[in-house]
Amino acid sequence: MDTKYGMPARRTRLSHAVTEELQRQISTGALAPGAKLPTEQQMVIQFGVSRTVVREAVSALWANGLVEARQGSGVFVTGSKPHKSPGIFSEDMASLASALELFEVRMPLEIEAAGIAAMRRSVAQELAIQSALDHFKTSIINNQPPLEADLEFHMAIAEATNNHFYADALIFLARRTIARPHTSDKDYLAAVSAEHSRIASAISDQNPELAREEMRRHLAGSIKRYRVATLKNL
Amino acid sequence: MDTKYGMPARRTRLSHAVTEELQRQISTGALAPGAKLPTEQQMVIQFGVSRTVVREAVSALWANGLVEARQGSGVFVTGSKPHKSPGIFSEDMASLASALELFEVRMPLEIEAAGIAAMRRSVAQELAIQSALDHFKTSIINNQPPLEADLEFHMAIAEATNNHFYADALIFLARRTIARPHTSDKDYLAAVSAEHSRIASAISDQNPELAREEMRRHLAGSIKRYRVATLKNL
DNA sequence: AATTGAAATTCATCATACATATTATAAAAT
DNA sequence: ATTTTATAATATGTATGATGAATTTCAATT
Repeated sequence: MDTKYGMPARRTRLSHAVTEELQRQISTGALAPGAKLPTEQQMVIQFGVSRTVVREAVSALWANGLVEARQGSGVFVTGSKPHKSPGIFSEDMASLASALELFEVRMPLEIEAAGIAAMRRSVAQELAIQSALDHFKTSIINNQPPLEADLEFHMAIAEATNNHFYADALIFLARRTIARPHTSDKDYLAAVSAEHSRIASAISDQNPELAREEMRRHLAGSIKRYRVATLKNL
Repeated sequence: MDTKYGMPARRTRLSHAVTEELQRQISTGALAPGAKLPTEQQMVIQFGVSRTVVREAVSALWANGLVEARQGSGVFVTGSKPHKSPGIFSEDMASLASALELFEVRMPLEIEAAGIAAMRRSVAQELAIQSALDHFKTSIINNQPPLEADLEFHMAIAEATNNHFYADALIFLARRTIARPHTSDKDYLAAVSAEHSRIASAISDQNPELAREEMRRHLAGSIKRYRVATLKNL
């Protein structure tokens, strides 16, 4: 008989228990972003398990982008910026079709996020969005790939919803994106920058409807630009 | 000097490389859902690394819900159903506020998914939705918690979009949900079931606007019911 | 043909050792 | 005294062997 795939997995793994406990501490803020986890040895004692179990638990946290290990130094809780924690899912999406599918999912999410951000954003969050805007422009001037700045802008909006699930979902989706075809076309980048500015203005003005509309236009434009840029590279 | 949090992580970890290779094979379908991964020993030979590395890589895959290990049997690629693969993120959301935030994110996502499903669903997917509907009703009759059947329904719609990112995002968000307050209130469950039916009908009729509207109403109702049920339990 | 039960397989965990990167400390040089 | 350099201590990364627990395989028995 061939191997069947069914029946649930058995009892709890120790590593799962450790993973969940650490995840709990991170989500409750007991382990804030930037904080250093206990050393493996300390966790071995603290949880009463072997180092193998601790390391597998940390590996699970890493896969979800929650921590980042630095040899010789320690394991640290990552901030909200996903830039430096690729986790898994970095090499998906070989095809244009997948990229467009991703945009399709991002669209309703980010449109709604823009609307909510326009209603709830604090002054500090407004400034964070503005800062991301500036970074984007600086990247263009310095001829640097503006991908990080672009992500920073969208993340800043997600965080301005004051609902961390928006940012979480966006990070999750962003992880699945591989490097988009980079263009240094000034017109292209200027158009993106202008769209960003309009979104930011609508959020600053606390105009949810306009923020939604501008975000919708921006993402629709991104899709179109992405198609063109990708097809050019063939 | 105190411990600083900066500077990117160094060279590649072996476990990361193995994780990415396995992830690639899964995403390309070389390892299809239900398929059994090579045994640890085989992977040790295949990748030329230690068991430690292999196990940490598998742990990372598990954390993202991609695989499920069964002691004595093997490690299997999970299907699209997240039911039996909790991964990490199972004990979040202690508060009502978090639950409502989660609904807020699910709403735009699922409304759009319903609309797209109404446009793209295949006959098989239409039947899968209908099947989930039946499971929900059966659960009610048998006095079983209909949580799984509820998730099955929403997942069936996400899959009917023919855009796997919808299902992925939904699974990701569902992972963060802890057991909602279970009610065996027949009226409550009948109301949910009726709403499900109307959504399913709109999708069957290929009426995107109606599907969106019914999904919006359903989720809004769920939020209201969730509030009431939670407050009752205090 | 069905059941039982031992053996082989496979993941789960533990313990130990060594490698490598970082940080802390002390020595040395200026 | 301050800076530099070398050394030691610390922490993660990897490898290996051993044992436990759950599952599967398969032959023996009924």
